[in-house]
Amino acid sequence: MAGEAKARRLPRAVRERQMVDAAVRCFARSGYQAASMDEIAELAGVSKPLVYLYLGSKEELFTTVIRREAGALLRAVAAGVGGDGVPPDERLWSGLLAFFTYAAEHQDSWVVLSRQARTHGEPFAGEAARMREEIVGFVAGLIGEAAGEAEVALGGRDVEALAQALVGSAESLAGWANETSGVTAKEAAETLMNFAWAGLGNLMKSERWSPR
Amino acid sequence: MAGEAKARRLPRAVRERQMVDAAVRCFARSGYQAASMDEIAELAGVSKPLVYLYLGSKEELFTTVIRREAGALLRAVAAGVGGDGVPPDERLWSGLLAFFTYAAEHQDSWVVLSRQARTHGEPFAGEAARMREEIVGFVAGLIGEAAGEAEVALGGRDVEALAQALVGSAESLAGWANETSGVTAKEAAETLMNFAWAGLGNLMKSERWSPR
Amino acid sequence: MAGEAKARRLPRAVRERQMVDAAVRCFARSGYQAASMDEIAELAGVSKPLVYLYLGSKEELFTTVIRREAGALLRAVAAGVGGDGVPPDERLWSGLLAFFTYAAEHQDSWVVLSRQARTHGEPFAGEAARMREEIVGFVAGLIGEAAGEAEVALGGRDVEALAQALVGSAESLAGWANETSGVTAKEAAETLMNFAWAGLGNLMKSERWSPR
Amino acid sequence: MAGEAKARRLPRAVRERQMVDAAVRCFARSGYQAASMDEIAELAGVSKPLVYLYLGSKEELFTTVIRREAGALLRAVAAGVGGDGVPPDERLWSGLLAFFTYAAEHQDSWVVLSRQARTHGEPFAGEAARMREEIVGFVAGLIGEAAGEAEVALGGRDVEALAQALVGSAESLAGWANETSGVTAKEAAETLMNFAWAGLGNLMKSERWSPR
DNA sequence: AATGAATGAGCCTTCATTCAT
DNA sequence: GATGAATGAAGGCTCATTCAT
Repeated sequence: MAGEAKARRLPRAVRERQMVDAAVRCFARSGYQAASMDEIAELAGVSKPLVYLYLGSKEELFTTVIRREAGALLRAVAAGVGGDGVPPDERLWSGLLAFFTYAAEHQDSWVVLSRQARTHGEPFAGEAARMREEIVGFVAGLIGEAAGEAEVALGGRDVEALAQALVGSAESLAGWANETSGVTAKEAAETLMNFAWAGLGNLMKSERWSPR
Repeated sequence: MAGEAKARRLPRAVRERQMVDAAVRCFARSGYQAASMDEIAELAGVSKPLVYLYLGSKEELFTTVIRREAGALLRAVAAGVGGDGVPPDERLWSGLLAFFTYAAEHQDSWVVLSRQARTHGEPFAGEAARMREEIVGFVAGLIGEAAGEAEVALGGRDVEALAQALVGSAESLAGWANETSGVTAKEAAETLMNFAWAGLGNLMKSERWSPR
Repeated sequence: MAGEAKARRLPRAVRERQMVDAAVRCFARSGYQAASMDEIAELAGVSKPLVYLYLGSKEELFTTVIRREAGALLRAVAAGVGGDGVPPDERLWSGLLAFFTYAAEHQDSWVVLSRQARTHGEPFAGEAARMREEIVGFVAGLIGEAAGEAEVALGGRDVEALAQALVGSAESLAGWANETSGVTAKEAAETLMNFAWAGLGNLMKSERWSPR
Repeated sequence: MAGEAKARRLPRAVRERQMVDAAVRCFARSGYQAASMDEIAELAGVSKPLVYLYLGSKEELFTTVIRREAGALLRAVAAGVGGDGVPPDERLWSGLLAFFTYAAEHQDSWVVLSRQARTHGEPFAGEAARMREEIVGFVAGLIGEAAGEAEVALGGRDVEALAQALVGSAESLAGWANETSGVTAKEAAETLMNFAWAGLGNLMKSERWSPR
């Protein structure tokens, strides 16, 4: 009578996790539209109505996915950046390391956050933008801090623009590292520190490059 | 009597342009899947069968769009980068300026190339990747050239990684500039030159940042 | 209260039968191309997606129809032809009777097998050809057997040709009987036995017709 | 200025023939529905509107095709059957020979008449039925004549049924001969004469087969 | 807690057919 | 005599979503 391999009647929290895990994978592989609820339910090992019962709708499910993964990424980066009492370059370094590590160890999650969520309109793009802004905020904080220490005057928009540039290069390197065999998170972080911090270091000494 | 007298019976080349223009707009706004052929035909001011007659299928249409827009962007950037006889930092500067100008003046095109094409699987992602690699190649060439002049030894993978970082920051800044009112292409290019070239400048002096 | 209370939520097997039944009717009346899936679904009393869910595609559905009906016809004829120990003319007679009875009682099925399946290209024609070859094989077997008993030498190709002729006349008579009121299966079978067996009988006596 | 390979400005009759020829081929290969007007126009080497200008509509075109080919087949068979003063078996022989020869030499025509026209509903089936009835009429006439000579009483329905059987076996043998390499029209006609006339001969001698 | 059965709505695609030159 | 340009209409297929158990 018993003995069925498939575990049934699991507690709701466990089932939900399975479903959201499956959804992350499917959305990462196929994209929001191409991923079907059938596919997700099958990968989660449950029937489709159960997905609807627990997660609402496809849109709600994707939103749930984005929120959960964004939270995980933010927590990882925040832990890497650490708190006060540490010089900003050290904190940037460990933040980048945490970021590249997350992107490498949770590739589906990273694909969903960096591509799918930003490409499929509202409300997903907004959700992803909110997360990205938090990360840009971290970086902007560090840049502002460093500028303060170096007693260099940087406008808010300048800081914002530099943070956008740094975050963009991190995103690009993360994708490249994930697609290129043999590139570790540490190497990616080192490249970016060399590229960015050294450049920022010059900025701090008011050595600016200018056209002509 | 005159006015918008809905021009009919246009030559094929004109109609095709109208359709591809409409497709660029629709794919940029809605993405590949969400954009409907009805929508595109209506925006182009023709019936759906004509779109199929001239452009084949939705997939072929999207491919055509990507190729056309990628070609335009590449030509713009290549013209900006220019030829030999000019120092690499000058060439990077004018290349970036051309790039940010293109991204600002053809926002739909840029959205299609930077987001939609990369997010909707093969064969589109491959098409977009090919274009991006050309741009990365431009940048890598400039970095390699600069390293040569400064007599600094940089491994191929280092150059590639730095180019990926620089291109990523350009992409990020382009998106930010397009979403943020009052940021011009020139400002974006200046920010990036400060961020990147100054950093690269230090690298050329072998002043590397290292962990701990 | 009772009456045609549109039965809903039927088990899959029942629904599938209803659909295939409806498909037989539609394909017989309109042909493969002209029959629409909407039409079939409506006649089956279900929605179109259910047809696709259970039967796959129009092509698969038509193949399913052909296979099911061919199987039924073959079983009927095989039962009629019977086994050894009975003289070949008796077996031909009861086989023909079974055939004309089937064609009269399942006219849609017969139309699908004899016309639609053979007229709409591969893979349907092949499926129908396979069935027809089995029937031709039955007949060829009987003819060969009779030739053996009569100690007449008939080449394999002669037997095949005679079987083709006999099967063709049966097909023709079946169509004519179905279109002509008052012609029973028994009469059709008698006509054919008179036409064919008597002629074959002469052949057994080596009385061949020859020109001039 | 001149010199274009494609002959243009042909007289209407020639153009029409080209189109109907092309239509015969297309309808034979693809069937009525699957054959497209584009395909036919292209094979005829003209533009689509010209087909409509000359032949009306797809339905009219198919009807034209059936009528033209049916006429050709009937003329061939009628010429074969010949007139009075010749014994009925000789006339059947030469009629069958003419028929098998036509079917072998105009295979597309034969496919259209025997399959496509009969399978695609009204008004085509009626057109094809009319032609077939004429052929059945020829055969019925010969059978009736032979019965008269032999002073055997055959009911009208019996004659009709026998004619249907004979025509069906001819159709079947024609298809088989066309698909089987090495079977000539003469061989097919001989097989059928042996199969049919010998049997009918017995009938003439009032030797009937009966069950049990 | 969980699912088999079922559908409304929409999209891609094709084709016969016509218009204006 | 002949055609490039253009479309209304319809059909195959899929998918998110719900009902009844």
